[in-house]
Amino acid sequence: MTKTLYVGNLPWSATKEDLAALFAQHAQVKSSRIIVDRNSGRSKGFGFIEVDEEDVGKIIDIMNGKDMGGRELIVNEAKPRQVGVT
DNA sequence: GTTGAGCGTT
Repeated sequence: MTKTLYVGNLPWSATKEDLAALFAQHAQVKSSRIIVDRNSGRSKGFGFIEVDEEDVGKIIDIMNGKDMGGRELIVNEAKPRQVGVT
């Protein structure tokens, strides 16, 4: 099972590969996704990443507040994207 | 060629 993580405070130059590489060092990264402005194509400065459920708790503890390009990363569990329709 | 709070495109 995988869980989605919210990653914020990213540098403008950060890519999904950068997140995947950083997170893959301490967790099993299933996939990563940087949120880029769909109107301009520029990075919004944050993204999401999917890691193994057993690594979610520790990857947050490790990567949250970590320095990336001079900025402090923000790692947290992401909100569900499509839920609530019952 | 810029910018900086927050939760994602189908």
